[in-house]
Amino acid sequence: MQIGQLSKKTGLSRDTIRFYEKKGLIPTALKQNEFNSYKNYSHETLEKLLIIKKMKGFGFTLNEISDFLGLMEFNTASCENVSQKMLEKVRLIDKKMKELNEMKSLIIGSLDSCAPEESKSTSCPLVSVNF
Amino acid sequence: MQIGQLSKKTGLSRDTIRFYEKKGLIPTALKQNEFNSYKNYSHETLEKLLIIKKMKGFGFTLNEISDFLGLMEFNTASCENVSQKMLEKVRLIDKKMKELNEMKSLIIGSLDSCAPEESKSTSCPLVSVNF
DNA sequence: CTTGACCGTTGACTATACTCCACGGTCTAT
DNA sequence: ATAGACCGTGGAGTATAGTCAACGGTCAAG
Repeated sequence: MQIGQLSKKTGLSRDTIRFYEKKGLIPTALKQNEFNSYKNYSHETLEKLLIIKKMKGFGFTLNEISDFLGLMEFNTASCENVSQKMLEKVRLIDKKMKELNEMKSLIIGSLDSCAPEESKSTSCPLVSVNF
Repeated sequence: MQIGQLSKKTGLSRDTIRFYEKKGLIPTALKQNEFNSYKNYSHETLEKLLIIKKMKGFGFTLNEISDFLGLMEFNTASCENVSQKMLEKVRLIDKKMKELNEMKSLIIGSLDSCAPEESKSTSCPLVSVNF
């Protein structure tokens, strides 16, 4: 099928599909016929794009999704391998949440040197330098 | 003082300081004298850079830090205003953590359709398309 | 005078995930 | 024949937060 149909079936723009093609996430399609240079995308490419959308919905980056597609390509997309990558992402998310929590704690802890109820002064200790 | 000294006192590279100057986080310094075009940074600029470092340590972006510096510039850096912006960042962090939690839940929920213990198949339902 | 370090400026580059534009070609309905 | 939509390609742009290189000038110690 042509890129316009692919776009309709996947909900991705033509430019996005071309971008993914360029990035190697989907195979470069072959020319449709000798009269023009239109590409003919396969049903397998359609399936890959739907998987890409699904994984993006889970929060995976395109590089991470590329790893999944690599598993499929080498016939190693077993539930064991796939779940392992999923759990790896969960660990990354956990790590990010921990970092955010630490940030939050630092900010809330820093508010100890604040006195919001006092009348307005123009020099909160948080934005002044203590020597 | 010259940019080299500023760099030493703040721990920021010369390029970083010039980058902040260009972004308007610190004022453009005046020429030191008529014999060269070296800049002369003020002690106030040193203080601003230390505050920038402090806020970056809390996880604020340069745009958010610019807001703090704006408060100082307009003499409105009261504890009320500053703590308000700090708490605003805490809310952003909370929102991000919620999004990450949802991502995590989606991923873990999706593992329901996985059967990692089964013998290796090459087609985990998570990376195949259900029509 | 020479050398090494300093200074200033401008532009390019890094990664991410697209989006848009310009240009030229093709297709199809009217 | 024409117009509007489609197609392909290459390049530029978006924001973030710097980092690096190239080029030319200045400073100070030896």
